[in-house]
Amino acid sequence: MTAPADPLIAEAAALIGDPTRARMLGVLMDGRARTAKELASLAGVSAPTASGHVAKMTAAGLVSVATQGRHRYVRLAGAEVAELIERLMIFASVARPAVRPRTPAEAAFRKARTCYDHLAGRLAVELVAALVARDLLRRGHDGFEPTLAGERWFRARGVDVARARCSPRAFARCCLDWSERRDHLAGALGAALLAALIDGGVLARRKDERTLDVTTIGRRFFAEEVGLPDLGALERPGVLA
Amino acid sequence: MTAPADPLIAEAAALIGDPTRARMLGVLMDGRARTAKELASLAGVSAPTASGHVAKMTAAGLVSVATQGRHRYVRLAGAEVAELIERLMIFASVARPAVRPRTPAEAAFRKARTCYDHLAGRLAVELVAALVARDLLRRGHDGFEPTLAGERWFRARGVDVARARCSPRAFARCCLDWSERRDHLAGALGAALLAALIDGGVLARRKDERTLDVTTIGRRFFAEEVGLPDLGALERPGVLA
DNA sequence: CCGATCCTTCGGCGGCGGCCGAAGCGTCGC
DNA sequence: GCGACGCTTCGGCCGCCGCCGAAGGATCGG
Repeated sequence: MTAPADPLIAEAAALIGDPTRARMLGVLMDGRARTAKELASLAGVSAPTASGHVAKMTAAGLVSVATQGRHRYVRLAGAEVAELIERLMIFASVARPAVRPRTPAEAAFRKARTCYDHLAGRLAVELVAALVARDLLRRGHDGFEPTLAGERWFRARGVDVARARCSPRAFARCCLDWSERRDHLAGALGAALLAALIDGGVLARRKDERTLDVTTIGRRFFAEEVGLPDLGALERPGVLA
Repeated sequence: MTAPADPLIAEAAALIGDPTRARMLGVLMDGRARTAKELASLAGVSAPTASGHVAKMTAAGLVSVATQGRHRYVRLAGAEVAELIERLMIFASVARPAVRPRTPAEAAFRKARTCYDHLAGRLAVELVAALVARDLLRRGHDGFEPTLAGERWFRARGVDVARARCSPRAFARCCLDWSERRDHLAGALGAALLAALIDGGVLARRKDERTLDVTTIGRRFFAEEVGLPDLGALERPGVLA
């Protein structure tokens, strides 16, 4: 037998393979829910067209829809979808090494962005490395596991570790970073951490984008509480000390 | 800006999204090189059709082609492709939980198979777990790292650890297993281990399939040298002790 | 050399699917 | 209630792409 799921993977891939749907999924990769109309305009198609796409993607389990009044909010169906799309980006960057010059927007995107509901980019990778170096986080059975000191560190920053731990989804998975090719923190703990960082004014979302900005508060935070003093260096290629 | 690579991921996904190409890629997931004609017959299409598909996938970097005399051997372009397809299988199994009864063929496939050039399936994740439990393998910076005793263990089984380490590709990555949702050993070390196990008669490939069979030699090997006595249990769902 | 084998290119056919405008349905605000 | 708004369904158009058979290199065996 060949792989048992061949037709299924073809179906999913074909859905992602349409440029318009790919654009929609790219928009949804920030983890936010969008109304069908927003998606239509962000993807550059008419409302009926977008509606059809959403219906197909819903049926296939790529996105989920929540009806609220006369609005229908669309979001990625789950972490598996986000990881799948991240994989596609990784493949694309390997298959077609970027020739074009790196724009400032792309540099910022590589530095810090959301990956579904957690932090990604060089900042995310360096953050994990720093936590591991301080023995606040360890690589465990599957994914990560905070140490006792680490649990305190997370709690002090407003992350409800206990709540994350009993979440139905994986607690602290590792997720391969598209731009860095190194693991960052995903799972319930990763999501809670990103929420806390945004809530604490450390990171700021942009409208309609996945890119995240480090605030003034954030620069102090990463310098003093994580040990990453020179965030500017994160935008430049190369290995950080 | 939306994700910078949206059109690129759409292109790759669209290629995988064709059922015939998906079937071809599924065949190639065993890591073996196939002639165009073999691919055509395994995918159930005529030679010209297969040729066109191969040309497109080559241009996109999904497969690579090596000309040898009048044969053209097609293989997956690299580990990124295999990991991408594995992700698609993971998504598919989450989105459409298998309703159909589990066939013997599928049970064997879940138990042991190739994932591109390394071992996957329940046997693979249990093998990694056993090596970690014996402190022969540890989770490291990115992926795995054998301990000193582990290096000896690998070498004694015919794995050239030093050679794998200076291979251009990643040394010992972790790769998320489709059926088990746990990591198994990939990268140059994983590839070398699979090669050594097949060479040593522990595992046997099937013709035209990814499924691997554990030989009589293999049952002794896993019982005595790994500490997995009851391989039959691997075919049954549930957690092994 | 000459047939056999492998593979490709070409031309033409057919169908799937994305796209839009118009029209229909449900929900909210006044 | 009655518009306004968000969304969906419907119908029709159009282009893309997968498919095959036939024909044209390319390479091997004798």
